[in-house]
Amino acid sequence: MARRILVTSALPNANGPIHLGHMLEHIQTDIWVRFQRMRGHEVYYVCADDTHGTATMLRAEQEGISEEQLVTQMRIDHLQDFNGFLVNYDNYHSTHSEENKFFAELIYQRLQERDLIFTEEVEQLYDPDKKLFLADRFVIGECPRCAQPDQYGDNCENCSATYNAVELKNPKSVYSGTTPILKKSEHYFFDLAQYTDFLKEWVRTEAVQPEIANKLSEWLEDGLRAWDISRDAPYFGFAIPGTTDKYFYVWLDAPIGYMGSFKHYCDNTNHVTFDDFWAPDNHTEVHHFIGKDIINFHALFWPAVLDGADFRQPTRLHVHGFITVNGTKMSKSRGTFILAKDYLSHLDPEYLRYYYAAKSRGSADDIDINMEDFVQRVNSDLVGKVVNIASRCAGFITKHFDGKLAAALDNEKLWNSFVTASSSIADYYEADDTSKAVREISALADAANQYIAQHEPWNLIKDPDQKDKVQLVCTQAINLFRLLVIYLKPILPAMAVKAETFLQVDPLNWENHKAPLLGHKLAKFKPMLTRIEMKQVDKMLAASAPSAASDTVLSTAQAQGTQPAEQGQYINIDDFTKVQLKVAKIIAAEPVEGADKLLQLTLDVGDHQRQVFSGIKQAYDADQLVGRLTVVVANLAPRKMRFGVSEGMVLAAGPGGEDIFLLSADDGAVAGMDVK
RNA sequence: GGCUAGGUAGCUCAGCUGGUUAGAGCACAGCAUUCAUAAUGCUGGGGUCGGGAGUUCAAGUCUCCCCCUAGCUACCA
Repeated sequence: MARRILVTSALPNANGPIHLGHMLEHIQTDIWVRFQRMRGHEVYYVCADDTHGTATMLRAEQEGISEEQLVTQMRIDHLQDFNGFLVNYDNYHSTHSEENKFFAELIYQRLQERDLIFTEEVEQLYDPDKKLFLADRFVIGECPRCAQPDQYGDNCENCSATYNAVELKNPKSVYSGTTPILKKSEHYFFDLAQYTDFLKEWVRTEAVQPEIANKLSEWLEDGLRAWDISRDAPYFGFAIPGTTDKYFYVWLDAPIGYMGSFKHYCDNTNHVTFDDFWAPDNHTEVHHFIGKDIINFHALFWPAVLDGADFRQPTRLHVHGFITVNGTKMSKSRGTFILAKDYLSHLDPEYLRYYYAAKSRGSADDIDINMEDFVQRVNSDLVGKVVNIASRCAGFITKHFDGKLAAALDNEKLWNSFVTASSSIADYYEADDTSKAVREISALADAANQYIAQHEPWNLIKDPDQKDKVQLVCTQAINLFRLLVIYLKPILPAMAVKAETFLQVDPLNWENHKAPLLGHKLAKFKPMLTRIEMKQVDKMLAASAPSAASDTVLSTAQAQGTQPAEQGQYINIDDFTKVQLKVAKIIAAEPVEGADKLLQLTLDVGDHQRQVFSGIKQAYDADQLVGRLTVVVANLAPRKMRFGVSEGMVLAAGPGGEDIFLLSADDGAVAGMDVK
């Protein structure tokens, strides 16, 4: 019976370009979707850009355009990159859309009706200089209980008291150093705690991989707290109904974007009903492909919000890990932060699709792109083994048999073993374990090549009596090739089209593996895939080095409520002069009790002394530092650390651990001199 | 540091509830072959399964400790 399936990939953020990390997820999703379609199921695949939040505002401001302009352009760029990798959405929408607004408001309203929303008027500290509310960690002051100075806004390190930031004495804004004023702000909360038992149960269903469930247990065991779903104006997003200056937090409306995109698709195509997929208690399926960095949003908040708003639960979360390149994190300086468009201008998208498929095991483990392995693997598996089967037999059929296959197979048993393999290969696809699928297909390709080698058609053809045998052998081999193409088609759709052209057949579906192609006329063979040369890879890496700008793992940054550092390629002199560097003399240094890496330094910066913590203990003994001159960032905002407040940062080079090298000033410099 | 995952041949990885001499592909070496996009076939070398201790008749597979890697978090300001 045909299943009815709605599939999503996580929504890429609208403030940065698509890179190979995004591509892993979207390629995995697309492969799964194509597989399900080949099997005859009814599948809808939707995605959208995630557009809201402060990151978008900052980026738009930086570019000197409106948020709407930014979001519109980014969506076009993103879609172009995804299409370049043959990712085939039914709809790619935007969270800044009418549909999304509708559902965000509807869900909010239903949550309200169920008493799952409450507001709390919080007196928050507000930086009148920067015109923004200060989260707890951006305020420091004296502990209201024990008067310990320089404590963060949530609790005291000295006496363990917990309190509200407004209770701090002598509070200071970490941003501007000005004294914050009290300002009332009403916040809207989703009462997640009511869902603790519900989620404990849900997390242990088949919807979530066990290792992910383990990770989620951390949150669940700690006890769930209410989720703050509002942000104060100014904010790029949807206003909360009934308010003028409150907006939905971006992570509230982001997953709703799945619904918004699907609704847009339903309205524009008129052959599928929204409620069939989102109303509770139906027999359709909803699958979300996501990265492990956003599991809390999809496995805790999202199911709870859906239930609270009377929508169905996701059927399954398909969680994947991150991409590393040559064993390390994608890095702009190493040129391994590879943008989708840079890959596409140098290499065939199907190489990457195949490589990702070969390494995806349906787990949340990270996947490494080892460039050498990538080249070898694609060349030997795809070109050397699979395509080669057709290539080495096609000539005989064309030359000696007018392009026509024999009317029967040469070896039914071998054929049957290929047919039988379809079931385990299908199981692997279903479970996202394309690695095993690829391995099994590869083994079949080996068997096909062995078969050809055994029969040596190039020798048989010399004997006129054996001519028929040649046709049988090549018919057999090309039929085996055809099955391999069927099995690989979800991964390599473009190659499959070329193979269909060669075979002169309609688009292949999974069902076609059951019957061989006999007495059929073939087209002339043309190469379907060419080998990768390392040169192309090197060029791509070279191109990646300078082009990488902005955007890293934005979803993570948002999850933490922080802003990612936006980095243009250059800064101007004004930017640089914002950083106040001074020569400092270390007049005291001592290890911090209980800290493995920290030294507490007392610095003479000319007109005064200050205390700085520095993570250089493994590289320097405290004693050898006293008396040294070094360089300190003098206007860095004070930072509350566990052992006290650090009033600046000393500069050092090196990867860390024992390899840290403190900067020093040549003789003649004195403490307090500006460095410029 | 805490939590969640990993550490198996040069590389990428399989090894289920413990059970014969630890496997595959790629790479490498030798041979064969020339139909094929320098593709293919056969044979071979190569691992004390991160380290140590323990449980067991038997451990890559279970327990404990330690080391290393990744992610999150934290004292990386």
